[in-house]
Amino acid sequence: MNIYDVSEHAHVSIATVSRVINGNPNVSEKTRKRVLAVMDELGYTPNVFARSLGLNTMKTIGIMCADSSDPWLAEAVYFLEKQLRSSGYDSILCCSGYLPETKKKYLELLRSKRVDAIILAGSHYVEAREKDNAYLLEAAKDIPIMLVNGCLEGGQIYSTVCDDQAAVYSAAAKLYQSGRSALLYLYSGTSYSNLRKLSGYRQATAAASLPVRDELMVLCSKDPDLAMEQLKELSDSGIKFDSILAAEDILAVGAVKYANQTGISIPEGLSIIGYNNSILSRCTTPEITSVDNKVEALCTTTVNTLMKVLEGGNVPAKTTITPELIKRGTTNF
Amino acid sequence: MNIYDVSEHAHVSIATVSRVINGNPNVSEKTRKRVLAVMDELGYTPNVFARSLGLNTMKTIGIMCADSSDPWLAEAVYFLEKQLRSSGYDSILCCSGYLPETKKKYLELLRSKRVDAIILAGSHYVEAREKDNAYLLEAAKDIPIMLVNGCLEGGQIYSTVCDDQAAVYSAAAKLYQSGRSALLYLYSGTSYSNLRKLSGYRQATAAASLPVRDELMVLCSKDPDLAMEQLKELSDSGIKFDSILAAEDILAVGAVKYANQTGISIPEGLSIIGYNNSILSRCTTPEITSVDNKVEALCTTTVNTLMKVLEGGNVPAKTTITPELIKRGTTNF
DNA sequence: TTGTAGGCGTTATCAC
DNA sequence: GTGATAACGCCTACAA
Repeated sequence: MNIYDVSEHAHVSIATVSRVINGNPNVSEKTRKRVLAVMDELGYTPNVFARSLGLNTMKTIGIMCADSSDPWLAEAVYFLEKQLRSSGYDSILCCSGYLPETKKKYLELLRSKRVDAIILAGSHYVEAREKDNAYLLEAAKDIPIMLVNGCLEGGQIYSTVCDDQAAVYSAAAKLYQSGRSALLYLYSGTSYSNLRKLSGYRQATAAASLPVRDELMVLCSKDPDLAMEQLKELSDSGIKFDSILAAEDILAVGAVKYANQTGISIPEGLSIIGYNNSILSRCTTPEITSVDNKVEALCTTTVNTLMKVLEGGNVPAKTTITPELIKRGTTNF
Repeated sequence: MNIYDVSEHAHVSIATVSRVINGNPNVSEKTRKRVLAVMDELGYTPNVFARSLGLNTMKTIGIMCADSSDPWLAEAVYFLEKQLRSSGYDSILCCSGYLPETKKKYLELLRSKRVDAIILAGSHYVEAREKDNAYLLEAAKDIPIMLVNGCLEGGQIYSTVCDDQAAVYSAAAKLYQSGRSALLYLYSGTSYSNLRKLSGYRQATAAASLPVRDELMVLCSKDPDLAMEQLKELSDSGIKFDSILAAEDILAVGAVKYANQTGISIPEGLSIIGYNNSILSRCTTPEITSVDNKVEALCTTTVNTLMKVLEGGNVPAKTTITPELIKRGTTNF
């Protein structure tokens, strides 16, 4: 069942069938109808492989993320796929894990599939050391590379980021303004995004004329129970804190559990702010005040930018989205 | 940069280059090395489009799910993609939503991309009315259709399911054995899987010589707060219950919130069991006893079965995985 | 408005 | 072991 079968049955040439398929206006209404009828009758579908070969594109975008089961990344993948599909593109998903070697390997793999562009979702793709990002710059020579919540400069690289630093700064400032003075900062990694957040915490602390103390910046487990235990140990070791700002909701969940288990009242005895405004922030009692970093807006913007790039339009290399603090029961402002 | 360039530089025919690419043994070691060297030097990568055209396959599987941001489905997509990739297949993701028309539309769309098979993740693809599944049977005439946690009989349809009915039965039975007599069942939909679960609840209740009461089977919102409000209303309206079995963890979270807000002790005043053993079950205080329905095993099995099918092997049309009850703080057994 | 023919880059079937 | 050559199914000048 191919274009020749259709052309025979409709008594036209394959060129005419092709024109009908592609909506070329140079076909008489009568012919078009006949061809369409035959295609319908025969249940004909154009062969995408042949089409791809001729056009040298499959209208497919590669979506890479470290782990699509991570709640934030799962949402990102969802919105990206949705937006891409509504723009007429398919999505090839590729979970690369967190290791630099596998990231690189999978990027090459996607490239070898001749996708039209690659979207890197999440802040795990920009490494601190410049040379570790060289492979991205190299790939961007051939196809557009889109970063979702990561930032890198280079040829065809386009970044859409949420201003994490400003968000953390503002959240920390709010806690200080509400009378807190010992703000514990919990984080879980050292990606670009994490470093920016940490920097926001430092700046807000300094701006509040408070000392930036190393023991108040804690690398914390992403398991709520382990996080809780860690906080107990911290407290037992004599470190005092009256508020917690977490780089991810899951860490804030650990903080709520810590307070609940040790009988500390929230928010009076301990104020807590999470990050991502995920479903996790609404599963605890009380619910967690959290920074919404606008996954949907990030993803929609990324795809829209990409579409402009693919159309040959001129677009900015970096777009910044403003996050928003969602107030719930773990803060008293 | 194509096979002709390589053949020229290596002073061989394109046939030989092709043989080298495909690991055909009928090439002398000397020639193979020379060709490989040239390919490396030229940075040659075979064109997948041309290859697909010739072989009539792209080694790509379509993964459909209703909503890849749903935690359970997100995990499923993750494990499926991982396992497929390790088997040498790409994954085209397609989020179909929950509406029958769009599910059908997207399945057709995937088919038109000539994927080698389609995996339907989640229990939302098998409708109660037989005629609503006709399109799946139709599609299964052309390519293998794999159901993850759904069950349907027909040509090339292969189902891998977790025995939800038995799991719910066993969980309910445990609650009754521990002395509970008014078990409220919360569910959130009427998919195949949901109906099976409900049936498990009914059976366990009957087996415990208790009346199966309609007012104790409640269709519940997936928002934890709305669920909590619903439970309050239920209680206010005079309905008594001493335990809750939820068809999804998120509903159980609502139950925990309800107890916490109304001062009911857990598990003494109210025992709660969730379903899915998701991260949500570990975010509340106390943590939620939950049924683990083995997403990873489900997905790995599905892909392994698919690989056998694609190799032409003989495989069972249905595989059942046994779930497991993970005991935590919301039950006292 | 329609048809013809060449090209896209492989794989596979023959010969040699 | 190697090479020529015909598919694979479509798109697109160019011709008519």
